[in-house]
This record gives sequence, structure tokens and C-alpha cells, in this order.
Amino acid sequence: MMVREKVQMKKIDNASARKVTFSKRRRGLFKKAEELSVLCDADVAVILFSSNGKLFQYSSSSMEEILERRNLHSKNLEKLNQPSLELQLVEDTNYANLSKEVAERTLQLRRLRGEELRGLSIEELHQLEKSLEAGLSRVVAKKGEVIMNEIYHFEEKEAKLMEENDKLRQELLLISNARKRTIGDSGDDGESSESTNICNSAGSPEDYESSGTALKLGLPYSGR
Amino acid sequence: MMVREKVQMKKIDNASARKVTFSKRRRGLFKKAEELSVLCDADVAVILFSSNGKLFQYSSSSMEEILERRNLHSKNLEKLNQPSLELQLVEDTNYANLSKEVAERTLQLRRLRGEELRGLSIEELHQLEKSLEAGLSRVVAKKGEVIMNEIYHFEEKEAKLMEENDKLRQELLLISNARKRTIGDSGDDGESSESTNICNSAGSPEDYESSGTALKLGLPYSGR
DNA sequence: AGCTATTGATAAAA
DNA sequence: TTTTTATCAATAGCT
Repeated sequence: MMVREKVQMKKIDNASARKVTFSKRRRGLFKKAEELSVLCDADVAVILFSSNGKLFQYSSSSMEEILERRNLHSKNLEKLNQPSLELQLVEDTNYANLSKEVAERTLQLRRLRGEELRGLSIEELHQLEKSLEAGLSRVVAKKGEVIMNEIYHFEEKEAKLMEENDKLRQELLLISNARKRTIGDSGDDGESSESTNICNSAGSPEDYESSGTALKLGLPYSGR
Repeated sequence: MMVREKVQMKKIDNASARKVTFSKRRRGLFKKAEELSVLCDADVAVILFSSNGKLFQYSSSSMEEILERRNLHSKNLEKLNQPSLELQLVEDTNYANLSKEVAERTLQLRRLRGEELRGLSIEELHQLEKSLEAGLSRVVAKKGEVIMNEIYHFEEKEAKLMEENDKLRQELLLISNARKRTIGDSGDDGESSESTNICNSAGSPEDYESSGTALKLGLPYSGR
């Protein structure tokens, strides 16, 4: 084996070597992340995009949870930056707030699930109902949006395929027309017109028009 | 130096040793992340929480940007609808767990409100919708129950008041009847019958019967 | 995808 | 915490 050189900290030029290194080091990074989480009882998330834009990720627990938790911390840090008061007080406040928030959210969740409704007034129940209806309508709307999006993609695909189909049928018609003409015109010298007609897309105007109309009548569809 | 042992993949018992290892490996992980990003032209983000709940993060470019990109990219088939309806009362009051719970509940709440629906699949949205419908139906049922209860109390009160009303009217009738009789019977000696008649509730049988009938006809109501 | 020489990471100790 | 050093772990370059 040749002498292994110290790796230069710059982008690897050779694309395939870069890809291999990416795979190896990606696994190494994820392994290190997992080790850290196990050995030190930490929560770890690693997100990475390859140069081609492919996503890879590792998380020691739920990725969404970790990201949400990070958001929360960022907010707390913002709070911390604004009033540069005594740090300890802020820490205590953070803890107290957190604990309060857990309790608050827990109760809210249970109420939204209809589990803990004791002691609520009619007015409060009515508010809860309205809140649920609003959430439901948003979720339903989003679902509709996602579904319509999916359908749109299908329609696009369908349209493309039909268009392709259309063209192929036209070509076939041209071929068969050409063939009929060749057979009908008896005193013609032996020219293999079929292959030239396939490759030559400029047919006679009448032929093109009629075949197009026939196809349209035969396969009607509404484009978007 | 003593023989360095192969590191066991489990949580380090010694707290201070764990802390030191955390620091070292954290730096190592970040370094690996940076190397990967430079060598392979990748975008990398690492987020980690120590066991004390402290946040550390590295990103090769803008963290927010990477996370946003991930949101767009990820087709999350992750847990969302895991009915963690059992909101376990967690004993451990440490900050990390608390923070974790807040994050989880916050995300759930936002989804129930229809605020954070990005990246959810049709199936997940459908589950969310069903969950909302179930909660809504429970809330509506509870509201109906509370309202019916309230109405029942009103009815009870109303019945009592009417009964009282009834009695008072009867007494008034007795008084006016007695007064008429006193005026109609001319050869009566001068006795102040008004005051005694008010206090004396025992009238003649005929009087009582007739007055009762009149009141029933005048004020009909259906009791429960 | 495997294989090693070599660099790199880090546990323990200071 | 950081440094040192002996050791283990990762991986670059080759098949």
C-alpha cells in the first residue's frame, strides 16, 4: 500500500471518491452521534444533505421532538438575552415556566380530546367546541389540499401519457395511410416508403389533419 | 499509564467522567460534522441536548435554513398519532424531561389546532381529523349534558316557585271569599273577621275545592 | 463491497 | 478545564 496522506480539509475533487467518502463518513458520524447519546445520556439529532440534495438524518429519539425542543430553547435564549438580569433567577423562572407549560398543555390536550371536561362552564365548553371545529376545518382543508395536489400530479402524468399516446397513434396512422397508398398506386417503382415515413414527420397536410380529428373524436379528454 | 479498555456502549456511571466524555465527544462530533461538510460539500446540522437539558448545536450553514429544508424534504411517516392519551404523571422533575414533554405537547397542540401540518401524509392528516372529530363529539356531548342539567335545575326551581305561588293565591282567594261572605251576611255582629281569617287557614270544604279548580284552569303547566 | 496501513479520536491521568 | 500519552477507532487508498 502507498503511503496514506493526511487528508486536506477541502472539497474532494474526484466525484466518485467524494461519494465513497461521504458514505463512509456519514456512517461514522451517525455512529459517533449514537455513541454520544448512549454514553452520556444525551439527545442527539444529525441532519445532513449530500451535495446532490439527498437528505439523511439520525436522531437518538424522535426527530420532531428534538427539533421542537430546540425551538423552545431558542425562545428561552431570546428571553435570556433581552433582560440581562441575574442568571439564577432566569434559570428558576425557566424551570417554573416549563413546569407550568407542561401542566397547561397537558390540560389543554386532555380537554381537546374531551377527556377532562369537569367543571367547565357552558361558555367554556362552547369555546372549546369552536376551537375544535376550527382545528378540524384546517386539518380537513389541508388534507384536501394534499389530496388535490396528489390528484393534480396524477392528472399531469395522465395528460402526458395521453399526449404521447396521441403522437404514437398519429405516427401509426401515417404509416398505415402511406402503406395503403403504396398498395393502391400499382405502377410505382419499388421504394421502401414505410421507413422514410416513420422518420420523416412532415406528412401531407390532408393526412395530418384527418388523422388528428379522428383521434380527437375517438379519445376526448379535458385538459386542465 | 494503565491499559486503556475498550469502551462499553452504555451510560457512563461516574457523573464527572460522563461530563468530561460528553465535552470531548461533543467537540469530536462537531469536528467530524464539519469535515464531512467540507470534504463532501454537504450541508450538516447537529443538535444535541446534554442530560442536564443544555442545548448544543453545530451547522455548516444556517441552522434555520437546514431545518426548513428538512421540513420541505421529509415525508414524515413519524409518530404523531401515537395515542399517547395516557398522559403519564412523570415522577422525574428534571429539566430535560420537562423540556421534552413541553416540546411533545406543544407539537401535538399545534397540530390539533391545525397550525403545524407541514410534512404530514394524507393518512396522518386523516388520523388527526378523526381524533379531532372524536374530541369534538365528546365536548359537544358534555355541553349538551351540562345544558340539560342546567335546564333541569331551572325547571325544578320554576316548579317550586309555582307551587309557592299557588299556595299564596289560594290564601288570597280564601281571604277575598271570606270578605265577600262577611259583607253579604248583613245581620252579623261587629267582629273584626279580617285579621282572624288571614291567620286561620281552615276554610270551608266548598270554598277550598272551588278555588283550587279555578287556579288549575287559569295556570296550566306540565310538570316533569 | 472488503481490506489494512495510517491518521485521528479519546480514556485515563495529571 | 485543558494537556498529555497510550491506546482504540475511523477511514483513505486500493482491490
